[in-house]
Parts: sequence; structure tokens; C-alpha cells
Amino acid sequence: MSRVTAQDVAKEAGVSLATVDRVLNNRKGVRDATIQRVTTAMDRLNFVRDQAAANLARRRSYKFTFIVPAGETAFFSDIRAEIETAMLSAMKDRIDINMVAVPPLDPRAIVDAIEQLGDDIGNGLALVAVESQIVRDAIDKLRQRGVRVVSFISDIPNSRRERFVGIDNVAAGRVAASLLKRFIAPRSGDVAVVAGSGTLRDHVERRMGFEQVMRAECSNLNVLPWIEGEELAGIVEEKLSHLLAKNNDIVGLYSLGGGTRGVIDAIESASQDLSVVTSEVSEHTRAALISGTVDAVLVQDSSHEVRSAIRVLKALADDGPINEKQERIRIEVFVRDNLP
Amino acid sequence: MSRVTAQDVAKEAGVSLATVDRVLNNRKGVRDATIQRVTTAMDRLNFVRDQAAANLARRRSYKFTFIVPAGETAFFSDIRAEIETAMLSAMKDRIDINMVAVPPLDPRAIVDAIEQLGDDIGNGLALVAVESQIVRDAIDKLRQRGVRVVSFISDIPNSRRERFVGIDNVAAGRVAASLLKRFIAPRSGDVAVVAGSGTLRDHVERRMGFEQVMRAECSNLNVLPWIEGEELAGIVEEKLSHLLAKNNDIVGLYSLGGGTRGVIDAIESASQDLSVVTSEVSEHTRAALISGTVDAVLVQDSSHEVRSAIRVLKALADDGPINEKQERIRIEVFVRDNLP
DNA sequence: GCAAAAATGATTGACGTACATCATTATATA
DNA sequence: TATATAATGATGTACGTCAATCATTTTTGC
Repeated sequence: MSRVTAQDVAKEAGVSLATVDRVLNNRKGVRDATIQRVTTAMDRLNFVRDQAAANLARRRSYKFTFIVPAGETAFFSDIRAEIETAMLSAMKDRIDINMVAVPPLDPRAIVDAIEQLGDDIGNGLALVAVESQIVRDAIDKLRQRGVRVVSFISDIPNSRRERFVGIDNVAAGRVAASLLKRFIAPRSGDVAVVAGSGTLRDHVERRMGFEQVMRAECSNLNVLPWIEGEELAGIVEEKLSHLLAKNNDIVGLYSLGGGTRGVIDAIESASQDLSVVTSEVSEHTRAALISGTVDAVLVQDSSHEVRSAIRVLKALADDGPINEKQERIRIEVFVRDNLP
Repeated sequence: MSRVTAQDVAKEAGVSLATVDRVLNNRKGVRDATIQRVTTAMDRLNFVRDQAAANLARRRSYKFTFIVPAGETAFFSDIRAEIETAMLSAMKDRIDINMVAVPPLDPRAIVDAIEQLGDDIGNGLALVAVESQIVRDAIDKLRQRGVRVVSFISDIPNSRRERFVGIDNVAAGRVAASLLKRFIAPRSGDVAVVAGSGTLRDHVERRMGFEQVMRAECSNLNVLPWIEGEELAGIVEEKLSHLLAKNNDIVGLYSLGGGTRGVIDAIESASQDLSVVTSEVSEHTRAALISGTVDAVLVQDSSHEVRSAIRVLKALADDGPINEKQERIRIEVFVRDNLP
């Protein structure tokens, strides 16, 4: 019981191999009736075209670019490391990956990088987007040139990016709220939120989800205006320390972006007893979970995200199918007791 | 900049293609010095063997068998559906999958299935194990015949299975405890545990993790002996209802296995106000999360597990590398606010 | 019914690697 | 040094598909 080949299909359909090939690659010059005959033969025999052989013959190869922030945050240096790793294993499938790190939170830097790359960008681009019209325009232009584009980690809707690869950030915010409200109970008071920047869609969406739940379900809790820390631990610590010093009603905190180290430092030197949910695992959050400073950490699997982006870009380039279940990026919850 | 082929490596190393081939597939008959020359040439040129071409030439195909419980639980019917789906996409990679469903909780049934399959079992087996010596023996015998074996969902250590594909069940139990303790706080009292069977390693391990945390961190909570429901909703409901009727101190419940529908029914008709963590998403747990009967659900991604098992079996069959990060199955936490 | 056009058959050479065979050369052993 | 042995080269076929060419058959329009 060896594999069914195009040859077998030809025999079954009573046509030549050449005709099967024409149907398979929808080339012109085949009558509808014949196409019918061939396709029914195909699924009668349960034929599946051998991708390996096809790619080999096509001598098709792929080149994808990742544009990611050069920021110092644990999360993004992790992402960059994962991309480096993925480069190697992707080569086996004739996928060539290059990565460009750009200054964070700067739409202009992204656009410049795209322009500078020119055709070197290859068949597809995955970029950590920053909400901005010039970025949208740059994406549109790429798509016109036939480059496939996905947004990565942080989305940019209303652009012509074809997909978003990343977690459901609204859901992440909702989970954070849902957990935090239970951790805080039965106390009541203010809840602080620390984010990176309002231009990052993922941060905005997490905040949105967080507020939805807090508003709807927690009449005893009051969400304070968020603190923007630009993903820099120093700034985060300063602003948060200041807030904690002057407001004694704070009972909970949600850190939804980078600069978590600053959050931890600020909390540990403050007097309040807070329930805390953060985002990112690093050595600092690990320690904070164990010591009890932080109650839960919401994590996105960066390794999975990178692989997913590559698979999706390849599928787009091939006009092939996308396995939705496989590409759904999960949100993982870590508490002290299940640290990896 | 076209791809580097084995031909290029041969030229670079000053040897023939045949010798490169010998090195590449570590065949005998090459001097150490020559091997050195070839390998350094390889990474000087950054050579990566083309998987597509290799597989094609090898005309290697794989046949794997899944042995899973035929049980009625939402989780296992989900698993079975995922296996069916995976069959199709696996064919593209010349992987042929067959599935055998056996009566649940019955070691004899597993052994019989293995014997009945004989050589039809193929190159590899993934089985949802039940702890039992006869199952261990059967696995050992398979391994002697060269069949690669992984345990799936529920592990069987001390056998010669080569890997376990599934979540870290101890960690799952710990998370459950960690969340439940916070949900229960500041109340105190008894905590009930509902499981499927003591012969299922995954259930035993979850229970273990759950108790570890409860014992260590919750002096105010008392974990009751577990209820074995054999993964049948009816039995679960009866036993749990009985327990809830006679014990009024119960403040929390962890359902770590199948039969969750019975758990939900029992709780809803009971008088206590419980904090509840369960395992499995189904229409029932969805509804229960929304209505507030259940506080959190710990889920393993069945789709990922099936794909992972297939990838691992293939890697074992090829004596190839396993991407640990990719094969780590995550535990997902669902609360009311992030239901998919 | 005939010419033009469309559809199909037949055939061939890639693609990059695996694998086998036989010939040749270098190295070790006696 | 002769001989056995190990190492390497040279070569060819196969894998399943793609892509192109040319020959042949069938259909279409008039």
C-alpha cells in the first residue's frame, strides 16, 4: 500500500499524466468534463499531492522578513532569540529568514526599515506594528508589490495586513481582570494599571478587556488612569512609586506591558499589600512570583508565535490553507506553583 | 544566491559527492580526517540538507497507531476527532495514521488491541496508558520489535515508552490549588476532589500537585478523600450529591477528570456556595462558567497534543531531533471572560 | 465537411538527495 | 615489497512533481 501518485490518478481517470498535471496546477487547456473526471478520480483514490516533491521540482524557496523592536524588554529579546533559532530550522524547508530590529514605539523607524529593505524583504513580512497611518500606507504599498504581510504580537487593523499572529489581547486583559478581582476579594479600593504606550495596539486592547470586566463585575474596584512607562523599567518604577506614595487605597495592580522589573521594584519598596498580575516571564518575575510579590503572570508563548508567523507566511505565499487551531496562540497563566 | 547543495560541499571540501553523502548519512568507510574536512566545509558554506529532497529520495513513509479510550467524555471524543483531522494533513508528509478506540480504564483491552494489531501497528504507537504491569510488558515487547512508543495524555513511567506527550499534570494540579485557594479566601473549610480513576496516572498526578500546594499553603483548608467517578457523569453526580448533602463545610471543589457534567449538576442542586475549578471544556462547562457555577477551567489543547504526538513519533522514527519548546503542551486557564 | 482551434497524449529533463555498485587509489599488515 | 584492507571516486537510478515541447486527436465554427 504505497502512496497514491499523480500517475495512479491518470490511470484511474483514463487520461495522461500531462492532463493530471494540468488539472493539478490549474493550467488552461482542459475541458470541464475532463477536469471533473480527474478530480473525482483524485478523491476516489484519496490522492494528496506530495508537497516535498512539488517544492523540489518548483525549486521554490521563500524569503521572509521580521521587523521587531530593538527594545531591551525581556519579552522582545526573547522573541528575537526565537527568531534566530527559527532561522536554522526554517532553512530545511527552503525558508530564508532575516530579522531587522528597529527602535521601539517609532512608526517612522518601521517605515524607513521597509523602504531600506526594498526587494530584500522577500515574499513576506511579519512586523510588530505601531498604530500609525504611515505604517498602514507602507503595508499597503508592500501588498501591491505582492508581498504578503502579517502583523505580529501587536496588530494594526484597517491596514491591508492579511492576518494577525499573536494572542487575543482583549481576552488577556479580561483574564487578568477576572483573576485579579478574585485575588483582591473581599477587599475594595483602587486598581493601578501600568502599560508601555498608547500606540501599541496590544496594550490598548489588554487595557480594554481589563476595563470591560472591571466595570461590569467589580463595583467595589476603581480602575485608575494607566501609567505609560514606555517599556522602560526606570520610568515605570519612578512613576509607579510616585503613585503608590500618594495613593493609599490601591489594592491591586495590572502590569500589561514591558518594564515589569520596574513594577516589581516599586511594589517591593511600597507599604501597601497589593494583588498583582503581570505579563512576561523573566528572572525577575520568577523571583517575584516565588516571593509572593506577584500573584499571577500572563504569558504568550514566543516560540509558538514565531513558528506560527512563519507557517502563516508560507501558507499565504503558497495560497495554501491555514490550520486555524494550530495558529491560535494560547495565553498561559503562571502562578507560583507551576513555574516552568 | 541559490541554495547550497551537497554538490557544493563536495567541491569546497575537495572530495566527491559520494563521500559527502557518506558523511551526511554517517555511513562507514570515511577517514576521520576526511569527515572533518567535509563537516567544516559544510558549515563554512552553511549547508543544510534539503528535507524535501531527502524524504523524496528515501521514499520513507510512516505508519503510526493511536490507541485511545472509547469513553463518552467530552475530552476524549474531542481527542478522537482531532486524530481524524490529523490523519488528512499527516498524509502530506507520508504519514499514515490509524486509530483504535478501546474500552476505558481497562488494561486488558489495551493489551488485546496491541496483540490484535500485530504488525499493522506500524512504526510507532501513541497510547493513552493505564497503569498496569501487563501494559508495561506489552510496551516492552513492542520496543523490542523496533516500534517506537510514546504515552499520550496519561503516562506510564517505568515502562520502555520513550516519551510522554501531554501536559505536566502535577503542575496542573498545583495551578488548580493555587487558583482555588485564592478563590476560596478568606473562607475556610473542606475541599472536595472528584477524579476518574486511580489507575490513570494523569489523575493521580494532578491530585498529587493539588495536595502539595494545599498542604503547604492552606492551613485553613482540608482536602477530603477523592471521589472516583469512573469518568461517568451519572456516577459522579450521585456520589458528589451524597457528599454535599452530608457535609456542610465544603467550600471548594476540584474536578480533575471526566464526568464534569455530573459535577455541575450536583453543585447546582446543592445548597453550598462553592468555589470550583474543573478540567475540560464542553458546552456544559461553558454554560457553568458563564452562570458562575464554575470559576475556572484548566484545559489541555487536544489539537496540539495530537500534532505533537505525531511529530514526536516521526522524530523518533527518524532518530531526528525533537524541538522541546514546540512539544511542551501548555495548560490553558479559562475563566468566564476569556472563553473561546 | 473542412479548416482552425482546442484539448489531450507522449516524452523529456530538471530539482537535491539517497543508495547501490564497481573501479580506483591510499594505507596498513605481514 | 606484496597483499589485504580501507577509503574514496565515478556513475547511475530512483523518488514524485513541475514545466515545457511537439505530436496527435477531438471539438468547434462556418
